[in-house]
Amino acid sequence: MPRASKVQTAKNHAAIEQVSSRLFREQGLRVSVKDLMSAAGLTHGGFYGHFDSKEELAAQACAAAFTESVERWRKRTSGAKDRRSARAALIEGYLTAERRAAVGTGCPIAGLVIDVAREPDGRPVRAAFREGLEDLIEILEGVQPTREPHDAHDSAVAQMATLVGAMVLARATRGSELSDEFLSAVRHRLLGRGS
Amino acid sequence: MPRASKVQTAKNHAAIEQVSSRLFREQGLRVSVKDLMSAAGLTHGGFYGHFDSKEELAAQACAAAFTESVERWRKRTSGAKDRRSARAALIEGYLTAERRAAVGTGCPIAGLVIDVAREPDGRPVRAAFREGLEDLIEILEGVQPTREPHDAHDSAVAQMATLVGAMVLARATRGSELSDEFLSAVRHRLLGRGS
DNA sequence: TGTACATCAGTGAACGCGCGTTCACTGATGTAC
DNA sequence: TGTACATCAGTGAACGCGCGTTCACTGATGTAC
Repeated sequence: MPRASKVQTAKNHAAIEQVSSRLFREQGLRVSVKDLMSAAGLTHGGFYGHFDSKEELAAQACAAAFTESVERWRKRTSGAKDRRSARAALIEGYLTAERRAAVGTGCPIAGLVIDVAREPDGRPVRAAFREGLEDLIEILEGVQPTREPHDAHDSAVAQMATLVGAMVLARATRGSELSDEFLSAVRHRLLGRGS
Repeated sequence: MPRASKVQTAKNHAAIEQVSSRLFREQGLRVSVKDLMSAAGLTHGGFYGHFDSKEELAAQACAAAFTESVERWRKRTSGAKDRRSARAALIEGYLTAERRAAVGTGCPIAGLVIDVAREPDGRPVRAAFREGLEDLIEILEGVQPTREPHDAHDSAVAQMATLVGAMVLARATRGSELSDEFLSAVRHRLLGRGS
């Protein structure tokens, strides 16, 4: 069925980006163009009508995943009555067995961090990742107990490392006792005291 | 030059395992058999004389990488005069720019955690990873300030998450200011207070 | 110690397969009248 | 509003290439005498 309508074409474009954002997180940046297009209900040949290259799509899908995450984080903090409970809401929302299982719709940092680390300098997906990461750190910074701003930034950076580390380790050890411990031990450490 | 001597064969076997341990950490488990064998100075066809499959090699190379790490961690703590300074030596030794750059000879957790997370259940590399990780956590547990044993274990698990998270994030953002912040902020958080 | 020969570590071509990307083609969409 | 036709989104075969694995072959190593 050749020549889709403009509306259908726009839907297809959005579908490619959406499934890519999911499949890249699940399987890494090496998912094949054929798999991405199949998941979007299309054949692989049409891909280059929508994107210049797989690399370009990777950057856009990564950015889209972060946009989702930023919205989810903002939603979680918006209902909280103060910074402390907003911070607790973020941490408790992040470190759950459900999020551990939801790789494709979960945190793009935990899904892609090593893939991005392995990408050569200058690849567009690296910039998209860093910008998204900075946005999430900024949200975390905004819910730190008030101290010096520099201190709040450092706390947010360290907490981000802890959250992401716990999630990737919980996933790598999935099925074992240790996996649950990464979630619970970190939750207790981060929430038990001030930092 | 066919039919290598027994001594040479043993050297070749060790070389394949050693370069694999490095290249898997650098490039992930998808490095090709040809690249591994080339790096060991051999041609790809001989691979199956040494290992049943690439998967089997992955498990053995992963285990070897953890053995290296365990030795390095033990060496770092052996010179310390008490638990507090042993713990500081581990953390300061881990969170450096040199270790961030040394992916192939660095921490196998930071190198492989997402690759392992993506492997299907039951793959031998998953067990090798979990066992190595447990060994490192045990070392970290042994240098916690004395409290209840359960508390020391939880602290070690949480610190492992923080260290690994900081390293993978520092690598993913390499070249930016944020990358250095992951190392320094986490170092300060972990060493500034008791936990 | 010297000779004859079986063993087998390593080679490189080949297997079927999948990769990212290109391109001639199709035919419904969108437009000009 | 109806007709004629140019446009172009999507298809699927094809490009050169690399993958994990197999296998017939080679010839130095190791062994039996």
